[in-house]
Amino acid sequence: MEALPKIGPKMTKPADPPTKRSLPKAAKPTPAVHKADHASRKRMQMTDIARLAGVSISTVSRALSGSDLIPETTRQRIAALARSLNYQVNAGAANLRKKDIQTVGVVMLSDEMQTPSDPFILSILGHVADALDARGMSLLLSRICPGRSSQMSAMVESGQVAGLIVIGQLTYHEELNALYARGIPMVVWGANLDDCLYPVVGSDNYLGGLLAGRHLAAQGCQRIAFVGDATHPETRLRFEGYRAALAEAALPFLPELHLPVQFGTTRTREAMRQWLDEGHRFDGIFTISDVTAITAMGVLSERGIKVPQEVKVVGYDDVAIAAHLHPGLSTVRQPIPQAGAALVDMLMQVIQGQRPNSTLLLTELIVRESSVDPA
Amino acid sequence: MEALPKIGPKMTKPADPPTKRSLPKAAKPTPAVHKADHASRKRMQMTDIARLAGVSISTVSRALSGSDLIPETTRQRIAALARSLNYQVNAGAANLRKKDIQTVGVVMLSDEMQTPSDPFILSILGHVADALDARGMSLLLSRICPGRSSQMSAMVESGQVAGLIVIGQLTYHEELNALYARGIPMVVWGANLDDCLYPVVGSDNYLGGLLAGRHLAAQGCQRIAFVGDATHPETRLRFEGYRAALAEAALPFLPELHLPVQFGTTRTREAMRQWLDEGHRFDGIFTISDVTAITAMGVLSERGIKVPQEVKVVGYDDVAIAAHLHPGLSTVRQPIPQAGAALVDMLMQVIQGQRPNSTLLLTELIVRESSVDPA
DNA sequence: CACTGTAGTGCAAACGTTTGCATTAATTTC
DNA sequence: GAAATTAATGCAAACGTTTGCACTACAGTG
Repeated sequence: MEALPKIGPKMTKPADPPTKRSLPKAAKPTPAVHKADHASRKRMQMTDIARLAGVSISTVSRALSGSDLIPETTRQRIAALARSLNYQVNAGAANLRKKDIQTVGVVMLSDEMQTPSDPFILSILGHVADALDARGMSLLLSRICPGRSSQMSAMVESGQVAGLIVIGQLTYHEELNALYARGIPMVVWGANLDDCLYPVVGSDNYLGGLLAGRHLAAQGCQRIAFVGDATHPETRLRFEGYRAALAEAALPFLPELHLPVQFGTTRTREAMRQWLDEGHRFDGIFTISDVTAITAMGVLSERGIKVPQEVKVVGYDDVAIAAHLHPGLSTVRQPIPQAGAALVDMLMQVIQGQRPNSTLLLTELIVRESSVDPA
Repeated sequence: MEALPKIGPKMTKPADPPTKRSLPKAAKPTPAVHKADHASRKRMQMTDIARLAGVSISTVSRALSGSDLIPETTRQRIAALARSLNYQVNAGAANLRKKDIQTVGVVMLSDEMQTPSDPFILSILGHVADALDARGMSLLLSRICPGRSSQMSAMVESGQVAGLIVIGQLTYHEELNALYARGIPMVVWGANLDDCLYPVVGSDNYLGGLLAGRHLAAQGCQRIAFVGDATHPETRLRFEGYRAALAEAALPFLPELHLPVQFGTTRTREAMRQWLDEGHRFDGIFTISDVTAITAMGVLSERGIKVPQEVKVVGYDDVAIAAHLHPGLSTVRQPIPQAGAALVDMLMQVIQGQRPNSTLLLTELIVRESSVDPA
């Protein structure tokens, strides 16, 4: 434990480090330039730049926004000055005047109080962020709990965001329809229901279920279980695809092989264990998500049931780790980067008053070891 | 494939659904109230409410902000009116006038171009979102690539956010120090370096590494490998803890058992395979993260190496799935919910001009099956 | 009854930009 | 060399709020 190098493990610092004081909440500190006062420091504004550049504020505004009314040389000069002073035009004031809001709201709907932790959901978020970034737009993130759906419209109505990207349709369909009808520009990740007013992007859930089911049947599975709650629009379609595949293969649907466990790993695990205790016979599992599949495989392994030799498993999503497990998880891929891009593209259209068609993303089965007999 | 129920898998809609038209980008549509036009609809504003309520705009403003200058009855009346018209005060205009910004920026730093996909990082984000939510604040999310760190200060200087929560210190230490010195209010998730000006919250990485190493040694491991790049501040401390543990147990540090693989599952996997091909002998592995551990366990399993019988594994983070694998992954827990809360709390302090001490979160070893011999 | 409070209310000046229009200076054109 | 054009610039009015201050009316006080 000796030999601690430059970096030390103890963090709580002696009350007052070399850097100057900062009284609990005292009066304005003297404007010492480099002394990091983080409270109300008077911010630079356009007037200051104008004065320093010896021009009017209009000229500064135009120069910084790249208007060609301003000759290149002055434009450069002003830009340089602004940069050297770390000046940034006040975003609020700017879009109070010109009316285009460069921010969109991303809303993560959730069933339960707990924050969503499914890596799939979170990686959609990441790609939405990138797609927005590429357009120079910002992302206002908001988690919304059941019942508080008015928070969604509030974001738009208060002029904070130009529109909404909603992730996780779940049981909110009616509310979303109502919001869209009220003129809230939005796009939803989910399934395209029949009476959907709002545009949707999602994978072809029915096809996904179908592909998974067909594949398991083709591998010789006779008793294929379905693990996961099938009441939400997306998962319901997956379930229906699965049943269609059973029908195609002339396999009966066995209700006792449908394990309608909610999202959430802990419950999945308990439910799986209990279900196994009940002694059902099965030789294939199609799960609602990769996380569920991983949990399921964990329980199987716990019980000494071999994947894929005794039971073949197919998940849904193709999250990053799916490929790196052993056995590698076969799964239905939802193309996440495209999802992000499509959501953003379509929202822009909606904001411009168009009415884009819903998008069905390429949905393909990725076959890995978890679902095929070893050679 | 027949028997499609209410919900149909085909999504692309006939060009013009029952809902009224919406020309590509035509002139202002007539203000048909319920017809969902998502382009420039004239937004309700305070003047309107004032007129409808027969009072002045000042009164409306005060009523809606709950000033006690306005008697309860009128306040109620105005609030009801506003609600029934879906009116929300324009956030931009409001905080142009009063100066408190109710938004904080969350910056996810990344080494590579690709979006961060580590579930641990993303779940910190989730909990930060919750903590902000609890204070009624909004979260502006931004991914920042190497070299574009001026985007960070821009968020503050343009008045979009009151401060920054930076996730992923990585190699940005100097830049972060510079920003903080320049007066940008911020808090960082990471390790507390010696010359850290900015406040940090993070786990006790040194202790974490120490606990993991001690544990493996106590399980009888003689040759304990360290998998993961140890050049970033956090991981470096973990590495040092691990080495300290080796020293304590009088085990030699074997450089060939240090596998400095970068974050990113694909590379981890390849590196692990190649490393195994080199035929090193080892009986324990401590990895830099759970994702790395999972990948490593996948490769071990691929090669028929049994965990924990032949090799014991300890990860870092305690992500949600860690508990649900089989064998369950032993790991050093970083308490994510507390992390979110601490980051937010401390940022508020910084914004108010205080200088909070860095926070070291409770860091504990969670022992599961991957690191102990079965009974 | 005049006088001071006080409870409601409204006027108008911020807040920091953008931008239509007017102005000036410099250049071209006949 | 004057008129007409063009290139730069600046003035001032928005944008939708909040809030200090002034105002009214009405109650309480001596």
